[in-house]
Amino acid sequence: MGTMTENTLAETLANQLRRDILRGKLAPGAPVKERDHAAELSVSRTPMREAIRILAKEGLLILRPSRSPIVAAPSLEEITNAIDVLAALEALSGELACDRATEDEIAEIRVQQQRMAELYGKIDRIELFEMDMRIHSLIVAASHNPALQETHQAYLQRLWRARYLSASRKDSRERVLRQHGEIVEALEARDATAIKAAIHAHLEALVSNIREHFSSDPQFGPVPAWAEAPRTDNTI
Amino acid sequence: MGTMTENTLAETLANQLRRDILRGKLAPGAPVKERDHAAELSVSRTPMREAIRILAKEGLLILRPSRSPIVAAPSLEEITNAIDVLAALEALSGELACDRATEDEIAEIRVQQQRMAELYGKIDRIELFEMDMRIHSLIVAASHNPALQETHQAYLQRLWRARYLSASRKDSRERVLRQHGEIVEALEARDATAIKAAIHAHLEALVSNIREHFSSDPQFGPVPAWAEAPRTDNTI
DNA sequence: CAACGCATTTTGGTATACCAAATCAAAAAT
DNA sequence: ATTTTTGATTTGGTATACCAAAATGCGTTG
Repeated sequence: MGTMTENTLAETLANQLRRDILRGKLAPGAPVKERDHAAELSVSRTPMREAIRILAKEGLLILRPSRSPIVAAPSLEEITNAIDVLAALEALSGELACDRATEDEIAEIRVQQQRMAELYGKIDRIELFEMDMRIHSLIVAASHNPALQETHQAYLQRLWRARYLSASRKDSRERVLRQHGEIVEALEARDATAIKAAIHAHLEALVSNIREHFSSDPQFGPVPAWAEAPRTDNTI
Repeated sequence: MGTMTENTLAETLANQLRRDILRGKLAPGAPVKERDHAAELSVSRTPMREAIRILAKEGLLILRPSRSPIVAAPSLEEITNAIDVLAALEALSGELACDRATEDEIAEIRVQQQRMAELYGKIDRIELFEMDMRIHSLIVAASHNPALQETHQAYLQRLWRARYLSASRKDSRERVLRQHGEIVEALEARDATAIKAAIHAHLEALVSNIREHFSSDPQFGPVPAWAEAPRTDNTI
């Protein structure tokens, strides 16, 4: 991970497809025909096929036998299920981080959290959203458990769209800030119980936020064009 | 072969490769050259390549740029890390199962656990081991969270080899039985706190068991030939 | 007009051929 | 004898061609 040296064409295609999906350029439910997409980008079917498989494993595409893969259109229930898992992963991360994180790592997390608090209101929601994700990822990284980090990253991807839409609610942003503060404080105190509680609270708020969205717009329309490409250090 | 018709050649190859890896026919660290393996099985490189990617995503193979993929040889630390995640996933499963499992599901789990207790000593360790896995999977299934189930299954795969070797310790088997009993009792009482504790205890015992193995044989030699092919309803 | 059936087409699955980067080894230069 | 260079070979990455199953649409038939 880390730098973005895209080695193989398939990875490049996967990243590009992922962006298109997450940004809503490819609407949920839309078919992704490997032939057409490959032709459109002037590549052969082979790497495109591989890219599709990658995204399928990530849960962004649904593969069905002898039929075009389609962009996943997770129901509220599926999103909630995924968040439940995400919460468990982050809670474990927090717990582990409490006794494995270095002082430097904790300091860096605090810095990021403070930067987010300062810039709140001065930057657009997309940047704010990315800072949010970055803080979560940093906490997971502080767990010093690569497997956990990898799985967490996968769930973050899968939930990117839902989280993004939630982040655009103005009223939710203040709450996010406060809850991040609680999490970081617990980490600084290396209080495993407190950090687990804080993380669960944070993500349960996310669930209820998304639930509201669903009641108004059950399908989650495409992301407006002004939303620029996300960048998480990683794949996206 | 299995209960379900294997749809694509790539899946078949992936399953076969997985068996060979888990049974130790392909030793940890061994290279898996897509050309040779494809030729050996009289298939083309394309599906073999795809199979390799599948197993890589599962963590059983390690892909390195411009070099043969090799069979993963997880260190004790990596195994421990994976078990930490597994424990979190199962703890969540237990918690969810406590208020979502149907009475039938709980009854079925109890049946399996009792069957395992009865047959203990009468069947070989491989069958016993499979029953162990089945019970764990049933609990996860009772969480009614497909994403959780999928991720859990992936970790179970990744840890199959380590768990298998641990299961062959005679002294550990009685403990497993008792701990399973505790887990099922907690589930029957729908006591989330108790089931989480029981699951964590169970898996921490697994860690210490594996740790002992490692101190005597750091590389985990191949599985003896008499070990027949595992069968989990699923992929293996 | 509806239902069935056959042919066309679309789509994914598989095989094969070609290419470029990396490796290894042998030979040449110092 | 050691190092360097270079060419042969191995290996993964990509493109393309072919195949079979499934969907689709149209025409026939009741």
